[in-house]
Amino acid sequence: MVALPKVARSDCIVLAVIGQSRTIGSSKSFSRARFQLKTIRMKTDLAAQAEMHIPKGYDPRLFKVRHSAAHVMAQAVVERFPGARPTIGPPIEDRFYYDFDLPRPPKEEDLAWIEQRMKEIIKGRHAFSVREVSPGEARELFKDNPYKIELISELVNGSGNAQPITVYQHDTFVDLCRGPHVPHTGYIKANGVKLLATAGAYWRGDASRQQLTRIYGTAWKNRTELEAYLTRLEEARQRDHRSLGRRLELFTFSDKVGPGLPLWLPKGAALREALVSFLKKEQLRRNYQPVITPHIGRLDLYRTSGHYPYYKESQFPPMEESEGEGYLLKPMNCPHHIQVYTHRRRSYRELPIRLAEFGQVYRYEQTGELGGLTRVRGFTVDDAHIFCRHSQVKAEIKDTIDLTLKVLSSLSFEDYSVQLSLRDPEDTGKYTGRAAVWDEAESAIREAVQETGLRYVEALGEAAFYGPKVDFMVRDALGREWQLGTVQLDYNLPERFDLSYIGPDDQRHRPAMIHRAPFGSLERFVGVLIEHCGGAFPVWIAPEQARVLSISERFEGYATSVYQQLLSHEMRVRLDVRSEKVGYKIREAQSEKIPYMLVVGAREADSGTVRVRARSGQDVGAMSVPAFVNRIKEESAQAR
RNA sequence: GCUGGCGUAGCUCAACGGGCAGAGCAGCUGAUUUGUAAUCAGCAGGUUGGGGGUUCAAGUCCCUUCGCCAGCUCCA
Repeated sequence: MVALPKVARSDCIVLAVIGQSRTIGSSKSFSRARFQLKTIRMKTDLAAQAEMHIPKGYDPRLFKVRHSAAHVMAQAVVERFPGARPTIGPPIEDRFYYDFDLPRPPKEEDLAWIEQRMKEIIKGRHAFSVREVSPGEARELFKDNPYKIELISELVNGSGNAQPITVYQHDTFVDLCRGPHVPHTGYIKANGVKLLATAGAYWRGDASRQQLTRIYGTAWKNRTELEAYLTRLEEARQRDHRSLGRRLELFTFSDKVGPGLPLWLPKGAALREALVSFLKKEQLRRNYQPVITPHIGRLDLYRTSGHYPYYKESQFPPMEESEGEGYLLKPMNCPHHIQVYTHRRRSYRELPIRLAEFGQVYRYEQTGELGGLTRVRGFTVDDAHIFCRHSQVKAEIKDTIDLTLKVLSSLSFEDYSVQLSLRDPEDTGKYTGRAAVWDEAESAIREAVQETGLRYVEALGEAAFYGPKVDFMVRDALGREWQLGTVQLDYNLPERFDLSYIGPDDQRHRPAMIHRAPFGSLERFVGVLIEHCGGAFPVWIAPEQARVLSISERFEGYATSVYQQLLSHEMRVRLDVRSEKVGYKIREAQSEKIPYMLVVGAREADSGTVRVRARSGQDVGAMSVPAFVNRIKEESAQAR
């Protein structure tokens, strides 16, 4: 396992900032500040920590170059905006940024000017010099910049021992900074630098504080590498599930229905169905019991569970019948499943009880959060709740992790990370239940994960309000990391709902509860899956598995009979007997990423075969229809 | 929710500084009867996201609203 070392600031550097939107650790002190990106810190001995999740293509030299480029950008920004106050500006994966308090938002021409000015500064080959300064001198240097003053104060008072304060200077620009930097600005290459975007960012990642202007840029060894990077970005955009989803007619959104409420088109629905039936079979084998529950429930139910008070702001407003009484669109399935559990007395003999449902839930996500299928307001959780004895917890968790891994491997997700999400030790108010119960839950789930042998990181402050969890994270086309599968251990909801079972001692006992969802949200999973395979789905989930293409209208009869045979084998297949050339039909099928094209003409009609062309362009040859059906069945079985 | 940007035909995108809204693909009709990534011709397609304003004149400028995008914050 990889723990995040808690090290003193003096012997650590910001190594890597990966993805965005999630934070490891919860402390708001400078050494573990909640910058906007996930920050992993480590000792300067890189080799010793080689197992750390280091972004692909990480290059310590470029890291320094980007850090220095951020300083150069800051100089240019200050020249352009005399009132500007620089705050922090670290390198991140592939890029760098710097946050400023600016007198006005920058326009495009400002950015062009800044970029141009950066190139001049770079060509000036100004040396980076470092020196240690006293707190008093530091305060004097940055007396006009309250942000730097705040940082200095924390360096002085931070975590007991005073830290040395260093400032770096190149040309006219002096910055509070721990380094390291390149020897002089010439090490940054003028033709490898480009400004990318601006964005708002809160000071110290705190929404209650000043909002700053962030400028993103990137820096590479030369123009070729810069252009390669920009090409990569462009290719990623091509793979974006939002454009593929539209082009392949998988899903759509309608203003008339509402933002974040996806409409699944027939092909997208077929894809989902394939995923769902796959998981249903797996769950049957593992003795899960499907249940079906309604989309709404009384407000009181969610008061008891805690979801209503905890997440009031991010729920659709309740349907109130009278003051405080009424119904809520369910934001979670667990309270309903708990009612299934409690519909009668439970004996220890029937535990574990595993209740599964593909339950649709609704959450009023903030407008700025919505995007494609990865963050929506109405979605389907492949939810199950396992009610078991405490002694069964570990085995159950291991089984749910096993199932989650099965799901990921069946869809060839190999590049995922595992996160054990624990309480925030400094903000216990966010959680329900007693500390002792949490301690037990956290150590139980940690032991279970450790026994699976998975590599994982622990993330403080990422637990659910009712318990710790194991999250499986996968990156999207743009490198953003998303939580898909999740396994959550919960000792608190059984408490809140006063759940019990009768033990062998004829006494009432409290069961433990495990919430788990291997896909997580079907919507998000499909979104990430589309990007993962670029829309070229494996045949067992492909919305259209094969298309029958006739050479000319003369073979419409034969083509139709082939098509009907395939239909009778429950294949997802379509027929194209238009009066077009085969080349045209193939091109169309190819761009729709259909796994197999079955060409039929005179030869095939005579011999009762189909000519099989794979999506790869490969000519698979002629075969009978039953042979083709077998081939697909075998390929599908093998894939999962 | 916040900061910034963007909304033109089903899709991708044009329309100099305010001066008659256009193209390709898709669609429809017809011709063609095709052997592994685009056959030809014709037709149709729009209240330039909605509302308001400035102007002789608004896709273009201003206000407002809805939506989308990037980032921040949040994420049961």
